[in-house]
Amino acid sequence: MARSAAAKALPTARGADRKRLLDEEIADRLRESILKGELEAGERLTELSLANQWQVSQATIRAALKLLQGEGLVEYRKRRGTFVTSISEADVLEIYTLREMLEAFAARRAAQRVTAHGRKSLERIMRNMRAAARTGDRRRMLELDFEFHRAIVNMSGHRRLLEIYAKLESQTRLFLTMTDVLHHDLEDAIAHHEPLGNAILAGDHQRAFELASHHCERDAVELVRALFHKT
Amino acid sequence: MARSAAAKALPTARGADRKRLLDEEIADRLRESILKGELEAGERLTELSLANQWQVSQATIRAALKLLQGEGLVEYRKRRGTFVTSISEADVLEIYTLREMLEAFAARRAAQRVTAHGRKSLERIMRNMRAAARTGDRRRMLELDFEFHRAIVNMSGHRRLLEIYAKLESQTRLFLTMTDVLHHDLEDAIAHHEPLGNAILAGDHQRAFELASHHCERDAVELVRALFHKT
DNA sequence: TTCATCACGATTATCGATAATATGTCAATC
DNA sequence: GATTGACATATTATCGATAATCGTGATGAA
Repeated sequence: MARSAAAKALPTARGADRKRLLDEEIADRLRESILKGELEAGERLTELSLANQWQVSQATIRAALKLLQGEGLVEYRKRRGTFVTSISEADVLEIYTLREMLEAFAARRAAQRVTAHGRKSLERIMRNMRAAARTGDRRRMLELDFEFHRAIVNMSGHRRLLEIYAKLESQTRLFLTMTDVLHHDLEDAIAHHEPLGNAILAGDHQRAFELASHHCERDAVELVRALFHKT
Repeated sequence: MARSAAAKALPTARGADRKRLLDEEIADRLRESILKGELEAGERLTELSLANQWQVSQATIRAALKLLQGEGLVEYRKRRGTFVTSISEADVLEIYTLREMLEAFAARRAAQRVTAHGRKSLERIMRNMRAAARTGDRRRMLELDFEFHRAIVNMSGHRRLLEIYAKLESQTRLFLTMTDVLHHDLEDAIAHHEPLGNAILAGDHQRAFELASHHCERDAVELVRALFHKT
């Protein structure tokens, strides 16, 4: 019991010893529940019952919900409460058109400012992708897919862009983690990521821009079909 | 008997009877103070003192600050408090590169889906701009400038885009409302907005895209020079 | 039956108080 | 003189309770 050793009898330190804020802790658990699908889309989240459930005050729950609201995982209607965001086909299109634009922009900038650190992370991710393809680990591939794109946005060195992108990523997870529609062919996934990564590492910003643009568009089409037009 | 008439003596309804939430009310006042410059950039906002100042509870202040945080007008450091956002040259560049991209995207989409309603608002704004130019009202021109671009983003019919753009707009106000750097030449302002508006109304999405892109870039250069390199 | 109205129950909005923590001060030490 | 550490202080984090409000179903009139 680490920090715990001395703090054994801290009045308010419940359960495990935390360093983080309580509302972040709660937000994490809620986020997990939502992304796992334990909380269904559209489900209502009642502040007081969550407060009882986790033995924290309503204010803390409120703060946690605000956090998730900022990530676009829940929606808030005043005096009505908070609901798990449900994503429509129009939403998917919105998210992907935005991602397409942002990622293309990010890829161009990234190609223009490759750092040693950026190069290393991108290379690592691509290496891991190939490994995941070999072992046929689709869930891992999906995670690496997210990492890959986030790394590119990171390399763009644009803080606000990264913020916006992070929000889009969590919303993407909202409908991607549960379904299994992407990456049926893992080799195919590699084939669609490596060229982009290489273009960036080579500093070819024009090509990076185009590849990123097309990459996203392709995913979007595939996704919408899989999610909504499964006949 | 409506609730307003009978509710004359509502215990907690302070001042006038409100329909809006208290934290929104407070957020409005705070926003105004910040944008007017009454609260300086970097200034610390103490929850309890604001609570006393406006006779509301700390929780309400907290909620209001969260709102402003979402707009990017204040920054939050945990256990440290909330501070009025201060904008650096790098921030201005970030904001404008983002705006350039988003507005170009929005302009293209707007041109592709002009509605009667959209057409009317855009035309009204352009008419008002000409009027402002005639009367030499620079403050009004600035406001119309904001309206113009917001209208375009609105016409794009992309909810998430509008959200992101709104946030960028408030941050733009953070450094634009106080200074007076833009629109020295009002005729010039007209000359730089009308072609874009007309391209959109004509449905020329290619041209709208290019004009929006250049428009923003031009503003950015002018602004950065005026704000940071004024020698 | 159909519609409007009115209590009631559930839930959010707001409050005031207490606990926890960061920051600055000042003395003691090297 | 610089550094460290304990303490006081200011401020956020969290709590539990109360007030306001919304949705709903019951009730009664047309």
